[in-house]
Amino acid sequence: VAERPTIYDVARLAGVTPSTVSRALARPGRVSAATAERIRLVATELGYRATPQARAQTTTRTKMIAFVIADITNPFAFELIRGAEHAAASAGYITVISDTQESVAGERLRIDRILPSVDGVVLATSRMSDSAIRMTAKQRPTVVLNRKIVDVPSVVTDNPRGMRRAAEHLRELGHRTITYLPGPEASWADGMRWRALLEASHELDLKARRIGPCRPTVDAGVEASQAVADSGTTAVIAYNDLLAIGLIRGLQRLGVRVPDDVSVIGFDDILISRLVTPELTTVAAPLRKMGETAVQNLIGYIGGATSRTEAPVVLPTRLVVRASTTRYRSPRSRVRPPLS
Amino acid sequence: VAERPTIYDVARLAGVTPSTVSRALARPGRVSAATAERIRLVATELGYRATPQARAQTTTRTKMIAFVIADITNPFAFELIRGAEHAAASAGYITVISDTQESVAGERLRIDRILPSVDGVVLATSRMSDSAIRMTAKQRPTVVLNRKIVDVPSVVTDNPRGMRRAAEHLRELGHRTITYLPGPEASWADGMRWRALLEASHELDLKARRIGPCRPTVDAGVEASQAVADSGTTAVIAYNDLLAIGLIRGLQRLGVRVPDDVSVIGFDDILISRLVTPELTTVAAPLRKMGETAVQNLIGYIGGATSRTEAPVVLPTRLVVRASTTRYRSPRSRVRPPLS
DNA sequence: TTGAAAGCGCTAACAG
DNA sequence: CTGTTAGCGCTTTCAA
Repeated sequence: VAERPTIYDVARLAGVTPSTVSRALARPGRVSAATAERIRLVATELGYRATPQARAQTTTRTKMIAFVIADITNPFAFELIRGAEHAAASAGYITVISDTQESVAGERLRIDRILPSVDGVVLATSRMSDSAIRMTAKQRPTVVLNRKIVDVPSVVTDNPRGMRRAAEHLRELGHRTITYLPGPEASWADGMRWRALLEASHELDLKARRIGPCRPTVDAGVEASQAVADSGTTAVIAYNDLLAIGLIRGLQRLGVRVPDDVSVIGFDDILISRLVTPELTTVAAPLRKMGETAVQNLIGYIGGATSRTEAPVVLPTRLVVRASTTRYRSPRSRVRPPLS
Repeated sequence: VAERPTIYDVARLAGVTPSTVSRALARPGRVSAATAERIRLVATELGYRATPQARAQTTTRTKMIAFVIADITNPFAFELIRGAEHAAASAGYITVISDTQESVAGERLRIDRILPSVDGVVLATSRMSDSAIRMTAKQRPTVVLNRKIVDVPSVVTDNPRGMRRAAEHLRELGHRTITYLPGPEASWADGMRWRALLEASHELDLKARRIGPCRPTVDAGVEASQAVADSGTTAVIAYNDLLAIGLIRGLQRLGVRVPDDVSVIGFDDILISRLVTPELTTVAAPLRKMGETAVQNLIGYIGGATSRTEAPVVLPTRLVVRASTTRYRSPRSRVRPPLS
């Protein structure tokens, strides 16, 4: 309702032209010290700050970056965001976050709307097609998180290694068959993980199977628990922690004990995983670092930097053994409540 | 790097002037059906979409709203965001989220940068001063969540009622002294809750005391647990669920059983509260609804609507009794591990 | 129904 | 060092 001061207001009060004001504020060196000082005074007096969006029209520099994520509800997003935010802040950028709610159309829409006012974009867990992403990448510097796309810089975690460690862990505990509880089919990481499990199983002489796909949520985990229980498996690796936690809850309700009857491993190591009972064994991703790295690289590209042909940055994972996995015991009869 | 099509491109290809294109896309009625159709065709063909930020220069209508939150890491934020997002979407708006990381300066900065490209702002859990918020409210329609400010529309929950219910619940269980574990001092809700507890205690003939303040995090809850254990209290109400959960963890580690030795109640009813052991008794806030209401009202104001003098919208809370509270038993000697 | 012109707030290129 | 000019992409008068 009230007007914010424009560069013209400042110019008038400082007795100079707008261009001088602009210079004084952006490149102080190119203006006489006295004038610059006077302008700065008037500016702070009026509370003037350049409108980044108007500025962007000519410079494409808003000092803002967009962080687009499919599901902000996933705690997985937290650390990512915090990392991004941190890296952005230390470079003088601010981050705007957009939640696409797992919708491709929504993602497109939001990106379109936001793009013009940011200098670059981090696409975390994008659900768009590779070509759509490349499209975006042509309009503004773009970094993709958790996914590999030709010609678009990306940051991923070492899924194969993580899955391998998880499988080894279960094998050491005596398990011989592993069930994978997959995430959404559109997820790049999901494909990677399943493939990695197949390979690891082969090399370690394990049997792998899958029950799914599932949405990457607690509820979906609960829903999947019946099928998992029925399958008589003794070890499951879930697409992510949320799913794993849901599964554990579901199993417990069915009278299946975790880890005594079934060992469960998740992916990500989100905060909650340390809070549930039993505490979750999980393949920890360096979430925060991922966010940071993505933004640092992005800002590099914005700063005119390097070629886009670079290989993806691969960040290491780490198996965190907690209480949801234990030694194999041959399946025993399990108490199950009557179906409701 | 590549250029997105401008209105000029569309105009040229459609054989009309930019102004006609603009009209055709915004107010189709004011353009001949044939021309409009042709323009629309070219536009979709080219994938043209008006740059909201450029448009905003003349209209102040970007169909975007900003959702500013102090700590996106708090699961409390989720449902709020989802609610907001939902209400925004159904009105054709998109939401950009900004995490201020509990910093006043950060909040100012972000708001300043983002304001010019949005039609309105929801300030959730703002840490800024009332006057600073009023300032913002003068520049763009603003709705405040979880806080009351004269002349600024707001949406709050019925803290007094919720606290009252919590106190009643504990009283019914036989507790006579209640310890409040406060949140950040800058939090408006915290003040409300403590005051409400004092009142309720008075009326219900309970003793109330407080140990704090604390950051509203799990870690802070863990840290507070020693003091709580030492105090010998049998019932505590925490500022929010995160704090409550941390407290429970901490107490458990100290050998204090929850709820057997100490009953704990939280605020908010975030997702995790159902996932921890014991499941948390909590004062549930209609988080989603809050987000929705805030945005609906905001959009109302954007649409030129009502006077700002309205009283805050107060949404009801609800006590959700789960497993972290139980009947009072006189304190017994508690096992404590030696100090490390 | 359509075009021409002016301007939103800001910056950059080009004189002085 | 500073002013002038032009223009970013879009919309909105004002005429035609």
